[in-house]
Amino acid sequence: MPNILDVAKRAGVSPTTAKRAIQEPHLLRPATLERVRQAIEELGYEPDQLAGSLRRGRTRTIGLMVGNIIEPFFAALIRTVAHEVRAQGYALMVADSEYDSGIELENLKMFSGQRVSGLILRSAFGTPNLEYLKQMQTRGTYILQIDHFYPDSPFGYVMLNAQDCVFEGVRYLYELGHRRIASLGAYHPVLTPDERSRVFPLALQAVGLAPDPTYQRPIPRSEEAAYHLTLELLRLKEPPTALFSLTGTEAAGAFRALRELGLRIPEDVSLLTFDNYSWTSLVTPPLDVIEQPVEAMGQAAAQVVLQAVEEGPPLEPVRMLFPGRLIKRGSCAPPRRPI
Amino acid sequence: MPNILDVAKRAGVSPTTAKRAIQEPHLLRPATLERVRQAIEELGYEPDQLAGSLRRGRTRTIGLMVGNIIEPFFAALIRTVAHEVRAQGYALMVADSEYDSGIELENLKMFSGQRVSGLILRSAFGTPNLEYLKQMQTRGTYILQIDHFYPDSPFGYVMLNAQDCVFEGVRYLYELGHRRIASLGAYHPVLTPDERSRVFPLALQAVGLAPDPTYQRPIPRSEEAAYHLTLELLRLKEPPTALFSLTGTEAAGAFRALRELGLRIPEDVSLLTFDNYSWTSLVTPPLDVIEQPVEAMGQAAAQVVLQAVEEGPPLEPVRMLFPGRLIKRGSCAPPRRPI
DNA sequence: AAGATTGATGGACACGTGACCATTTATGCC
DNA sequence: GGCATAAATGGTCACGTGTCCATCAATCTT
Repeated sequence: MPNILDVAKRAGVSPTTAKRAIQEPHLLRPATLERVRQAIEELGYEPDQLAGSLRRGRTRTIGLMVGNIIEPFFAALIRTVAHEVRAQGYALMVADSEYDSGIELENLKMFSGQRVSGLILRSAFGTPNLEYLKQMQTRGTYILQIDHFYPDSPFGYVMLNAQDCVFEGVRYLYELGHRRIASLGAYHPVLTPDERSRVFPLALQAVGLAPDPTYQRPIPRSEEAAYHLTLELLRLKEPPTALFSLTGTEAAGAFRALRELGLRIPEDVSLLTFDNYSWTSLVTPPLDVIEQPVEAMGQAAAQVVLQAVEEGPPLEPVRMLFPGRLIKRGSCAPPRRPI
Repeated sequence: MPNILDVAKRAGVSPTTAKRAIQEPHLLRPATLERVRQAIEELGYEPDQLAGSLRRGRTRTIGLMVGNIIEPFFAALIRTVAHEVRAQGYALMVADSEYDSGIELENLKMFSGQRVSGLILRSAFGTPNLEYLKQMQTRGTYILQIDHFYPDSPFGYVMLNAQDCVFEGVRYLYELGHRRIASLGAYHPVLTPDERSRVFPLALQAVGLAPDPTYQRPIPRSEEAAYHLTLELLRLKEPPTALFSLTGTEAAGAFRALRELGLRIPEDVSLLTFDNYSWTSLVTPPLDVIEQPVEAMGQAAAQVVLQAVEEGPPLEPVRMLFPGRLIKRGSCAPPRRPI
């Protein structure tokens, strides 16, 4: 693999001059520049980012860790971030925590060993790796949370305005006449300490409903778990008349369960979900969804991190909230027997 | 950021000894080992992979470039590969070519600059970057193609046995009585030089059918394009009675178009598609699919690349074919008016 | 007990680059 | 034409590690 010394030798200049042909070409005489450029061309020289990073004390690498790559929300996020990051000459390292803080820690160590300059993190559930993250930050890695943040987070975050969305969703169902509304999955300080499930009972109270404790069952954020929970909820003596799925992944499980139970949407049960996934408009009936501006969030996150890495962290910690958008397609309707 | 010298100093040993505590602990006296370990613990030392890679002449980094991260096939692939790779202490760099060979080249250059040791590539369409890839290989990057390979590829590949799958799919539709079968998208040497569309006419011939030229229209592999193509095909004077979608992404477009046209599946049109995406079993009717063993392929690819990187490339280029599985759910049935 | 062998530990250097400072060459000015 | 100034170019070293070889201590052999 040719290096800058080979280029310099072939062009008959010093290594310093050769390097300038790449980084500060305006400092070179056109003739010299041309000679170096030709040498680079002939040798197929490409700067070694490793050596450069080592010397510079800073890599051109960003880490992105999500909960589950297969969820379209995260897939879209990765894609957007990968795009933004590459446009600035950075590389993107990707990891998947499976929402498990143990796996998360292992991946953090890997990122740390690779000396990523910035980290975009969708934190896992379980015991937070706060200490480790703080240490990474102390050592110069800029850390930005996305989609979820620790209470009193010392890091910036880019988030959906979950509170507004949940309130709007609940109000929507309430105004259709629903009084027995269940969310798929309830708040749990360790298992699922996410904002959406935390806020859901408050949203019920805001419209004057008392949260039904029999509906409040924490589950992992998976299609499978949502499937089973839906079966359970609708076999209760007083089943909910409307389901509010807090993630698109869970909506698939709920939909599957409702079909198996022979329940019609929206005649028997209304279904509302977060995430405007492609399939939600293909099923019968198409689902009412709360769409997240994924691309905008991904772009924002990437730009914040890149700027922090290049020009130093912002004085004020970044706190960005993005609005969701309720799209009505017909999976929510007044309950058959309003109470 | 503490380095191995700091560790050595704190433990009162030489840097060499300190390093051995990490890499060859059996060479150290237990007492020494313990002292070094404690120093590592206290300082929170983590080896710098950059410096190590530079000295070693080989990184612990694998590059993965796919056509479109958002397609669940690729998302699953990334997830599996990320998992395998991390288990061996490697980091994964991910890029998305958008199936565009220009973007692919840019990403390849980034990977090359980062000195990835191995590369798993779902090559883009358009002018292949063969020269550049060969150069990367010459310089020590092990390259493995996945899901698609160049004719006479100088690289190993991990693939679905597309030929068998297409033949089986066509035979299935034929035996149901279909004589007017269209694939979504036809072979095109530059736009879509993929094996599935190349083989499709041969599969028709194998059951004694003559490929209908009016059906053969190359399209990009997108939901949007498939949507429009489906509209066009079914407005022909002699529309196909069965559609064979060559990717799961395109199936979504076809499904949408059929619904808009008010055509019932399978009564009016049969629909068969590659990829057992989650939504295909949620729609009405659930779709007949040809499932790819994505996890197995991802694992195989990762293991091949990691082994090649650690122990040198295999003598024989890797050529792995994985079988698909036809799952019948009810979206294919005999045509109403068999010809 | 002296040499031979093994077990532990240490020292020097190179990987390719970027930062910094030094030096040479061209240009402007009177 | 000589000097000041700007424009171009060059030289040296450190980033943190892994490799290679050297050294020193401990144990074994006869």
